[in-house]
Amino acid sequence: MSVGIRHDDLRRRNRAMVIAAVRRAGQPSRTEIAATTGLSHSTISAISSDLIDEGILTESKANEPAASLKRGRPQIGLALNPEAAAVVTVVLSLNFLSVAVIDYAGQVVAEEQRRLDTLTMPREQLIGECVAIVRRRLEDPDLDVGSVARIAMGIQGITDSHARAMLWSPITPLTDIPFADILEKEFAIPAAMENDCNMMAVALQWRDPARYRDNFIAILLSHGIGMGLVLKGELFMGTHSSGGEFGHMIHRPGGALCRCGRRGCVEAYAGNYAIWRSAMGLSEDAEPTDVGDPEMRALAIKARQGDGPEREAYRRAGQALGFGLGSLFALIDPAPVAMVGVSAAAFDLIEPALREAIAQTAGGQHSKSISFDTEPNELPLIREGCAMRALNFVDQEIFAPGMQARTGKHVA
Amino acid sequence: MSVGIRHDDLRRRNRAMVIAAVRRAGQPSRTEIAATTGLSHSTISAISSDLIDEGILTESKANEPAASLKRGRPQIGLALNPEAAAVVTVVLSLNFLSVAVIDYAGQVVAEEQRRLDTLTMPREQLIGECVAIVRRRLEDPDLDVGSVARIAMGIQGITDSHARAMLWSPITPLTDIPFADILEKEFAIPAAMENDCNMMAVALQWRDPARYRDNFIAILLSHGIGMGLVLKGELFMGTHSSGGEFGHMIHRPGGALCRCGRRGCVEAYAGNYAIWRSAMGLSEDAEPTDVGDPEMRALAIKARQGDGPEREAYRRAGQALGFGLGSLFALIDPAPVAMVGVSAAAFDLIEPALREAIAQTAGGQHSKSISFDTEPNELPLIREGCAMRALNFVDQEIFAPGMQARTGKHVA
DNA sequence: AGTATTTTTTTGAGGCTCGAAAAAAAGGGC
DNA sequence: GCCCTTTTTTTCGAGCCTCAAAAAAATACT
Repeated sequence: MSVGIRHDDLRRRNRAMVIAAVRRAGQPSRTEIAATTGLSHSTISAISSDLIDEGILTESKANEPAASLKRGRPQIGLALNPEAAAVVTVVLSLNFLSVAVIDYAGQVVAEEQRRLDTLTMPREQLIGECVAIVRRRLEDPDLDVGSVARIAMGIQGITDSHARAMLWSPITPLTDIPFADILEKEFAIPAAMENDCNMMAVALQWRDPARYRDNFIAILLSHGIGMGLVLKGELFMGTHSSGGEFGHMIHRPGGALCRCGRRGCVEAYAGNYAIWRSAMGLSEDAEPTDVGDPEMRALAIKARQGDGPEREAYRRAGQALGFGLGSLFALIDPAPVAMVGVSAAAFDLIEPALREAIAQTAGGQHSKSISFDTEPNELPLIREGCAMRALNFVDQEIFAPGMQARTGKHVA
Repeated sequence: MSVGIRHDDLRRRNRAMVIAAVRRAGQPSRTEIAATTGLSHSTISAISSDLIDEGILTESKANEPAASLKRGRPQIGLALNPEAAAVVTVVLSLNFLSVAVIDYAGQVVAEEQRRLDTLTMPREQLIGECVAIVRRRLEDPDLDVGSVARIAMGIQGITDSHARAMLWSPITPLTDIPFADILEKEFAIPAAMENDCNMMAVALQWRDPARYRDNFIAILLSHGIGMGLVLKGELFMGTHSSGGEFGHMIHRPGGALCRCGRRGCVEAYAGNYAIWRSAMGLSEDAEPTDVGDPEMRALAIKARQGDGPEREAYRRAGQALGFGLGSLFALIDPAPVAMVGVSAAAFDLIEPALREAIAQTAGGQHSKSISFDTEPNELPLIREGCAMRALNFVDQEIFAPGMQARTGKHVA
């Protein structure tokens, strides 16, 4: 039910807004913050004074030296205090686990990576590895453990809409692992379980806000096909699960066998295994197999060398993606698309058929104006997204909490 | 850019919230409002006192007599003052134009309907008819014209996302008619141009909030296939146009000819003309034709009588709708669906194939839990939706405006 | 050095919401 | 019939928050 706005919520929200403005802008002056938030100078002054007293922000005299040529009292840049808090990101992907500790200003202060056989690992061991790698980072004597305010874990696969559990993942036969609860209980630090493609979208929004602002799509072209969707500037998630199962939209009813067991999904034509299967001349009913990134890169090279089954496989992948995107664009209006993952490096092979297919769909009216970016490496994006997610949580929930007995307001 | 919350916004929003609570609950007491909004009694008392002074609300002593058995001071019901404002709804559909005047409490106080040949009518005449029918209602001596605060026009077809213009419609070859601007200029009353399926969704939310609250889908099965989508309790609209062109998702790449000129759209299998074409044994390439509601009803009767091309046509329609819904449910999670329009009356013929198709898609995991409602008559729904839309506009934009010099606060 | 310019802080006023207490309006019990 | 209890509504004072304007601060220009 919609609920009224309490008086104290106001300060809370405006605090969060100031923090967000500083995080976005880097080192804005109070005046800049006032301009972007629309609040008055006095309000900004009061709030930032509080935040500095609480150690959340710091004044950094060193504003851009170029600006010092201006007349008048020089602006004082406000920056996030790196020591105000820290967050931990955990990214679990196929046979690979990586952790990073990130300070409040967003700098990586420590990391650790580890190979493991996720496909065969039993439940307890997989959970154990994740907990252990976090524990090792937290036990680092250089780290002030008390300052770790959030753990964000990203995983390939479907998570629940409350960001608590992994429901299903291609990297393990295991299902329904409540990683967020497990980590929270283990370390007494608030945790979240995020979907990989959603984190990619968050990272893109952070990396290039000019291009990826209000509406855009991040598509992971890897073993499976995943999607992160941002609408009106917000991550779009399903009501129960992490959302957009773009890879499992139906491309051809009753068509090729998909890893999910159904037939005709987009992924059954555009996933790594599908491209491989098609290039090798195997049946569309052939059981999906794991194909490594080096093999896929070799396949792309072969496809570029001349017309043949390899090039045809990429063409079919492009067609499936194009019709899928076309249907998506029929529902939401066209938006910028980022292609991420190993097959994004072969996007030159995919794009022609993809554009042709889009042009045949409702979204195709603007097919020429739709632009694609490619990024072959998904892992850094996922980690960055987790970091931003976690930091935003700290910004909003820890440093601008619902009810807080704020102390020492007028320190004078 | 996200903007701070101003202090005066607070009262504005809480006013809007009180009005909304009264509109939803009928005749709530101040205590009930305080409970549902979470605001304090004193705030509610102050706001409702203002609203009564301004003639927006009225006290209606006559609370449910059943409640008078309770001890204590009896609650005073608050109701919307029907005379506080009025709105006009205009619904333009195939060969049919209807207008209604509705008071602030939501009661219809006047209406007029008119047949006209929308398909052949030239631009100026179509606009002229719409303006003229509104003018006749506004000239009604029984009506206090000054109180008309909003005109909401609903039309079958695509509108722009700002609710200003009709971009395209199946009921006329004309395109890009800025009806909202035209009506606004003509009558100096704020106007909006709404999409029919979106209004159906708004009406469903109002009629049965228990079932249609946060996430649901309204699908119009008529000449074309349209969709209204509500996510998180809000109408989902595209960034440029009115949104969900569900009917033009691709069902079979390169398949049957659609009215939109492309091939394989859901509509090319499930629209009236598609069912008719299929039942008559015509080619999938046959030019779409207009089929009247009586013919469609006759077709459904024939299909129920025995297996044959008619039944097969409905089966195919169900299959197309099922795969479309399945793809939609892959993107958003499954939600209740309302089928509206003449073919909703033949839903018994459509449902088996539809459910079978859904079960083959990603959304199919929950296919048994997905429930369908049917409503054969779309026009009342569209009008109701327009009325609610217009009234909500008055609630929020007129009676809780951004900046207002409120007068006579403490009348004592 | 003095003036101009721009940023930041301070101050006072006005509004809003909240909690507590008072007032109002019934029904119930004796 | 009168007083007490219960519940709703209003009133009142306090505490915050924001805003606008003025004051203070810091630097460039002349």
